[in-house]
Amino acid sequence: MSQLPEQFARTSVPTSADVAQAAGVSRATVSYVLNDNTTVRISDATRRRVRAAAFDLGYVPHAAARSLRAGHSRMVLLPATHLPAGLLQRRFFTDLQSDLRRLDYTVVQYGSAGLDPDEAVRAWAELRPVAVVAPAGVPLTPHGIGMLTRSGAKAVITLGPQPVEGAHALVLDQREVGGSAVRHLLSRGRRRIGVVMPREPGLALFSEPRLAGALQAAEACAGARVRRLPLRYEEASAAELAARWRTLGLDSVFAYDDEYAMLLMRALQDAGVEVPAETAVVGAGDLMLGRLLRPRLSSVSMELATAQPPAEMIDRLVRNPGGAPERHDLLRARTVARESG
Amino acid sequence: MSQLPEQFARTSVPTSADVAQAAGVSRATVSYVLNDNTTVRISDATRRRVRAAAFDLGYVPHAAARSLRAGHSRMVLLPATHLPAGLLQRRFFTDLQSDLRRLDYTVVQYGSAGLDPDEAVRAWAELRPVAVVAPAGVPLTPHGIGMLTRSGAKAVITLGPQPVEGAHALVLDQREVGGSAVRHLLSRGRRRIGVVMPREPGLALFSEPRLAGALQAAEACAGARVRRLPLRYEEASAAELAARWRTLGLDSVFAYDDEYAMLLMRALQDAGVEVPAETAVVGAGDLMLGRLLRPRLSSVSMELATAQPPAEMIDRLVRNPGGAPERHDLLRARTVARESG
DNA sequence: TTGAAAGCGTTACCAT
DNA sequence: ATGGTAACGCTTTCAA
Repeated sequence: MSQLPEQFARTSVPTSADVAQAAGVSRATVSYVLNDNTTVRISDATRRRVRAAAFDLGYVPHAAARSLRAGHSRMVLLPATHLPAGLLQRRFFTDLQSDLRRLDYTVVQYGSAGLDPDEAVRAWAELRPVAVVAPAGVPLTPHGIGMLTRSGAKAVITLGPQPVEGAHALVLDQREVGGSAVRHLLSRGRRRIGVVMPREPGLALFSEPRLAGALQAAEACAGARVRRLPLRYEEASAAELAARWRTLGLDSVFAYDDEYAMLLMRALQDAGVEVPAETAVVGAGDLMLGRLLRPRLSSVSMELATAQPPAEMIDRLVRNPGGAPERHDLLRARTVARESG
Repeated sequence: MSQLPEQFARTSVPTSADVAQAAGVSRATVSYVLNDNTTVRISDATRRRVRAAAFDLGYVPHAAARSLRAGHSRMVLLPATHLPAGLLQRRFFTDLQSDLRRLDYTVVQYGSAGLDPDEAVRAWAELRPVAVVAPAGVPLTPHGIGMLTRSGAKAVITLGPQPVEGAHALVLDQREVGGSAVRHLLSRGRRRIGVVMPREPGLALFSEPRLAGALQAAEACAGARVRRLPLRYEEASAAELAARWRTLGLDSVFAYDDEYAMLLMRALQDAGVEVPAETAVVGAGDLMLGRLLRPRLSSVSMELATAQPPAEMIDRLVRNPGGAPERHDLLRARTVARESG
């Protein structure tokens, strides 16, 4: 049964018809056997013949043909950003991916770098995904959500600092990060607080909400002042800021994240500004690296708290579409006090 | 022309047949117009009618149906690893993605976390990609390559420390990294060289070749000795290693990468071992962070040198399949001397 | 227990 | 210049 009836079969990709011919049965029987269809009885001998033929030919079903026939796919699309994903987001995606696989979805990341918003959404829609999970930084508009929905997506979900009208939202509210840092600094008696704002494009998506949270937290305390400090991720930029530090009259700084904090803290120390005596420094992300500095870096630790695992939420929304947009806050922030402030 | 002829059309995903009906033409004409087919003449009035109908209905072509009909896709599949991708690899993928898009390929990342090698390859083959670019860490065997080829992949390319039999290879030869670091240390008169080996699973793929390169470089120098130093990415593990440092009799260490180098250097300093006087430390990756340490971290700087852009290579292999496996070395390593060694 | 046939959305060929 | 029709690979209903 492992002979090739036609030489031609070797040159082209084997189809279920080839398997049927090799096994001496009909295409329907092949489908029944390979999909373990239980509504129909097939003899064990036939089953074995079909499986052997499929194996011999190296037959692999054609996903596009299958989902075309089925009228729907089980593809969950994750449009990828050009933004450097943080550790937190990478872990989130890794977990989401394996959880969704367990629920029998196919997870596909689709890079949209260099497409304008309309082209991008159109490209996603062509793939007819059953659900779309769009991280911050992808250009998803209410119009785009409509296009995805009309092309069959049962659930469109945003993941990021703020929801988008018409889609479900897994909200990572960055305001909590700035808020936690500032409340921590206030509790330590600091009042004139700088907030580092990365000049790198794209990060504004995160830094602006962090600043907003910082401002909001400062309002709770009379006499507290918050000031923006634009900074490029370069030694020269940090040195320049440190050189005029004393003219700013600040007693503390929330440095956007641990990497900017390291950069700034080093520049401050080099400029003779004592940390934390003269200026307290707080980062965010709680990287291992911050613990290796002297003084050890205080940092806002973030984690994702999910009542229901995101994969299950997606599955639920897919099975039961059309409900009102859901919104879930995932980000929990907590400042870990170390030596720098 | 924006009226809906049937209410039914609103509830389901519009097809080219719906567009044809709305525009009062045949499906063929719709296809001609929307694909700008030049071999056939269509009146401008008809063209406008068709386009307007497509727009009104929100028609988006169905990629699966299209590639089923065409008999081939233009999908380039990038199986994703569970491994944390380095900066270098992320940049590589970002560039590859936009370059391939310019050549009109669709790039899809497919997460295979939690699948065994056979399942994974089968899942990839079901998608009928025209090319597969497999980074290190995905379980691609010669058998898997055969399965992909038989299911229509015109090019299978590995990206990583070593080639796989039967596939084209973009080789990132990590031996050069260890070699460059050790040659640097030797030139500074160091002879008893430790090499940090991360205990984290998965990193062995990179650390073992780096060690091999280090050993090879040391052979060129009589009296040079190289010793493995297993280390977990944790402060406790580094402290333990630092505590027994002097019993090891080493005068220098290549610390796998900048992060492990920072961890170890801090632990050494805390244990009273002077850097670089007593022990020289070299990292790899040339991260900004290393420049912020005191002493500033010496590091192996890596870059990808490509004679032909990888996207063009893939395009060439796809258009002209069946050639002998190609192999290209991409990684160039060069040690940047700073203060730590 | 098995086979024939229809149909998913597209495009290419051959008529009109 | 435009329209009918067949075919891509697969699943499923119905009939034998």
